[in-house]
Amino acid sequence: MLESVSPPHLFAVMLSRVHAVCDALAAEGALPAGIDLARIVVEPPKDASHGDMATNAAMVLAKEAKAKPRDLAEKIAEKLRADDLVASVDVAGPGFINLTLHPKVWSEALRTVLAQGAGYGRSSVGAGEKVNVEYVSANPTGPMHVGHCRGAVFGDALASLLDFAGYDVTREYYINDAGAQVDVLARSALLRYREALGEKIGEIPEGLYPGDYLKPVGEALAAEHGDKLLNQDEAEWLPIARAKAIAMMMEMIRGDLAALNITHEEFFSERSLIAGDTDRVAATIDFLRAKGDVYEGRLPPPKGAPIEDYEDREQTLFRATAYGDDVDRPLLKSDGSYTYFASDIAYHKTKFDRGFRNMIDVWGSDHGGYIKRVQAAIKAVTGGQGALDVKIVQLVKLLRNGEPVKMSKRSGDFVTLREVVDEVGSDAVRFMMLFRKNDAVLDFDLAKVIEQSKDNAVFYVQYGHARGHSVFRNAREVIPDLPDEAVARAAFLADAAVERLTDTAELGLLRQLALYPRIVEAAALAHEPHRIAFYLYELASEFHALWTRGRDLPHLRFIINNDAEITKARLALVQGAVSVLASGLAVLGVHAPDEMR
RNA sequence: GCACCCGUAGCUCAGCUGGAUAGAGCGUUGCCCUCCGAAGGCAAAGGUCACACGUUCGAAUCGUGUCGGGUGCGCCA
Repeated sequence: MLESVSPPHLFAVMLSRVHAVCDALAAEGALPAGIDLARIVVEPPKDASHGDMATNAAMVLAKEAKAKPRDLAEKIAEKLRADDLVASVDVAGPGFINLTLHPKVWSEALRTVLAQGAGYGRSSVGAGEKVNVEYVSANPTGPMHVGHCRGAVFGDALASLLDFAGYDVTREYYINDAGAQVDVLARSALLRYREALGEKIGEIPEGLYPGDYLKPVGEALAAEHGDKLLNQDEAEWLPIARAKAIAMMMEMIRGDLAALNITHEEFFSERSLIAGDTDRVAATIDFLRAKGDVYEGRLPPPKGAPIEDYEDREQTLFRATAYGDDVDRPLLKSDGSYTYFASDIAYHKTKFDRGFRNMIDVWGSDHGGYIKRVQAAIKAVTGGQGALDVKIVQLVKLLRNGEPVKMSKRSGDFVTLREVVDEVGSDAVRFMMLFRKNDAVLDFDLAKVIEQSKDNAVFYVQYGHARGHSVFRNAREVIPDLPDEAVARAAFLADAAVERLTDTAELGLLRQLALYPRIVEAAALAHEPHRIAFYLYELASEFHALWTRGRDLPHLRFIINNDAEITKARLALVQGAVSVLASGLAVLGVHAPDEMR
């Protein structure tokens, strides 16, 4: 069994104790030796009245132990009663073992939150393993538009989450700078170059990029090359214009991403696969051919929409069907150049060659049909050693007060990511993009996400954090030397009499805080950052509920003027809540403001 | 035709990888501010988890099939 390196959280601790009990029972002969304990879980019970934790151990083991679940549960329960963390144990339903923990466990849990601060919740399940997260990878032919931003935010948050869970994460952007569309970009840029030299260019011809964002590229080319390019053949000027345009587009895209608080460590150029002295695409195809995974053959015509000028011909195919795909896939176009897929195989091979066994790609939903072939290729190219998880992000429907935001069909006139971020802020964009499972369609209402009400989850969670700080500001009347800075404040509160926190709403908040590390691990393993967002919403809800109780029941207020001890204990609880809210928001890349204005 | 994703309260969605009586927000109904913690809180009503078989102690969750919605289907990226 793997032992976690980081200080194990409560549920992990209890799980290992249940394991120990089972080992003891096995030693006594009450369980078969070497029985598989892997399916045992310790989780919060659905109904809080059942206790603090529940385990399914007896039900999972009953069959192999040839015992009735409830009988076995009694045996396990008997031993768990001796555990010093446990106040009481009972067996319920079909064989659940319900545990009520000793109250000191919760005080101890809060002290842990304070002591670990920003590190609380950090996990080592990743065990330092390298993982490559590739996201955005938008074509360098223009600014980012709204369609890109969900994948961008999702990938970024997933990368942060994996980092927090102990993986060695690389955030990567694949620049599609080798296809026909960057040649179109180059021609579009040349037109702007001629414009910059004073020529009247009129309407942008069909098939070229019309956007004004290419004007600076034209001006830069004019400044660098004067009118020299005008007399050159396309073969000469195109690579120059293309390189300049791509560089400037990537600069713009980086700026757009920065506005969303997104950065990548690695920008990998598709062109670099074939540009150097070795053609890595050719090398990859040779590699596969040597394994017998590439052959010349014919493909049956596709069954979907009929293709104009379909030509049945022999082509170079990757044997994807040998690795789980539905049909074999072409590697060369009819003009002899590589298909995008061929480059993609080579690209993913470089990830493996760079030491990544774990790869995650974030794609838009329109690329869903592409998953199997890339996974097949990775199996082939890594000998089954590399694993790719593809996360599909669904469409975002952009709304304003429930009405769809109209987007013009005319290319070049789309809603840019920058416009949306400028209007509602990166926090609202990021949180709302993550407040939904990635594979579900998402409505994004520009009016609602800046509303300051409970309808708006971003506000609700951030407000929780701000309210906490409002308590600290007001608390100085009772505790004048409460430090302003988080670490100092947590240290100051570390010796608070937290065992005095006994109200059900207080305990509810404590339980919620204790849950955080478990949520982080589960979210990281499932590659689902939205779980953090939902957890934070629940945590904020617990905190707001506790706050409001103080209105009806003044003795439950955080600040009690004539009792510095209980005030300090409650401030410790608030500090715990604030700390975890800040931590979770940081994982999502959303600011945790000290006050809402 | 095939592949993948989705189908849970009137609406928008969670459901911790198979657990107990399926949850939350909005909306509806009813409460809680003469002042100090209402950008909030409490409570009620609301369900054939699309449907049918199957797997097992146990299924919204896994398998098969059907229906409905979305996406994609040599030489675009």
